[in-house]
Amino acid sequence: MSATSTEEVTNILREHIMCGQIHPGERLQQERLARALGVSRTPLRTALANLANEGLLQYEANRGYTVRAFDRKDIIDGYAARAVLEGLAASSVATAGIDFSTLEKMERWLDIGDTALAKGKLDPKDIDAYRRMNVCFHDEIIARADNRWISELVRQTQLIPFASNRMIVWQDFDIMYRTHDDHHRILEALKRRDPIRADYLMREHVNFAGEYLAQCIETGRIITAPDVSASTTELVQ
Amino acid sequence: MSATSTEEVTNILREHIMCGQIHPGERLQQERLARALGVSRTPLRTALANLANEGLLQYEANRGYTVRAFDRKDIIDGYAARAVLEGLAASSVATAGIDFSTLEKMERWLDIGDTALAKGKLDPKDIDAYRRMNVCFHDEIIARADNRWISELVRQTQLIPFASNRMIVWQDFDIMYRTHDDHHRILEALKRRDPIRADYLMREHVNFAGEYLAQCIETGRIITAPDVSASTTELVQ
DNA sequence: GCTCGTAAAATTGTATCCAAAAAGGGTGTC
DNA sequence: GACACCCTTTTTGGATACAATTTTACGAGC
Repeated sequence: MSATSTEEVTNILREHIMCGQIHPGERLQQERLARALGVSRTPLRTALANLANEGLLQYEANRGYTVRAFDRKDIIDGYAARAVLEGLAASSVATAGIDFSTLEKMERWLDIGDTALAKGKLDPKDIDAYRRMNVCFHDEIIARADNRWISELVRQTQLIPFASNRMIVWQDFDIMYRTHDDHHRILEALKRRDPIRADYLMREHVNFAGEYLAQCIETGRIITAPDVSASTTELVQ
Repeated sequence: MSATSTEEVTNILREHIMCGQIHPGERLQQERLARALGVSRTPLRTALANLANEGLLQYEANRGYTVRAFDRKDIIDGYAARAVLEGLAASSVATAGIDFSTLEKMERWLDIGDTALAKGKLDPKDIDAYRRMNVCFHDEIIARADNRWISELVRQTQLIPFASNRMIVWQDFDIMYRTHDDHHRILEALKRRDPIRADYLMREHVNFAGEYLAQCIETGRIITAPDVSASTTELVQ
């Protein structure tokens, strides 16, 4: 793929920030960063502007960009917003109904979690498969809701370093068990075309994840997915 | 205020697009636009990138920026997303409780609508005051919810040309009457600290506005606020 | 010793210039 | 006459140069 430098730089920087390789509060000096990335300041500045618009960076006129810091409240609040949006998505899908092939696909996804949990303990490679499955499950519902605002707004709430379901790994068997049971119930509600139940199940599901995550962060029990944090070069010395 | 050219250009262009002075689908040629605005292409390009991130423009690599077109579904969907977010805001405020001075302030705002509606017909200058009051009312609840995601995400859903409550003028007495009754009920729910009622009242209030607006657009009954569309110079010839 | 002011250095914002890609036009061929 | 190909023009992306603002450092004054 031959994208523009701006896009490349945007993606690289986003990943670095999401993985915490550039620390919150840190100032991003343009010339230094541009040199480190092997581009001029022009595409870098566009990339910085993009990331500031996404909420990952903070911008102050004539004072440059700094990495935004997220505290416990930000994470809880983000999940709260995401909860109502994904609840709306689930409720929309339940109302519209879900076609058979999609249903079958999602049931196969749930099987992944079932077999992993059937072992009675958490296998590392199962965990990663579960994480990817979880992302697919949520994304599928959001996509089926067919509301571009939901997709876009949920995407934004995921742009918190260490706080995305794309990165976080469930380490606690009981939590994963409970969470996966939610998945089953949500799909059941979609199947039965029960928008109210789909809504409150999804809301609770997401809110619970937020609470759990915030707790994990406070106790320092955070593990990120290996394939996300990998393949990144060092930018700051 | 001596902001940067980039910020000025961003604001000017946003206003032009929101007011429909630059038509959907229209391509924004950088050099021409830069000349029209009296700046070089550099700040203009940053401004375009910002607006694309906000969702007002569409960007394609090496092919430039075009004004995004919004159809009926986009508007309904945007209001649906905004509805659950503002519902969450209202519910949060109801849960946390609302202090006396804020309550008093909001009740004074509602008086504005009451006196306007007491006349039994819609006076043009009352309408504008009502529009501003309505914005304040919603913004206040969002601000009191103290969740930066809600503020930011709701702001984004407002970025649809001709579809923001900041621009739209209620022309129908009955609609305004019903809408303002919602305001009273919502404030009552906040006062009584009833988050569930606050939530569903606000959701219905916003969803209804979306439905009504979409209907108005289809029948061509759209009037924008005078102070928003004014004070803008022509950019395209 | 501290504060304030001023000047130098560093950093960001803007303008201009060059390169690359896309759009437009014309000619040739089938 | 229609389509394809190539060349020119236009437009966008990126690099560099310059201007404006902020930060920092130093010294005078209290």
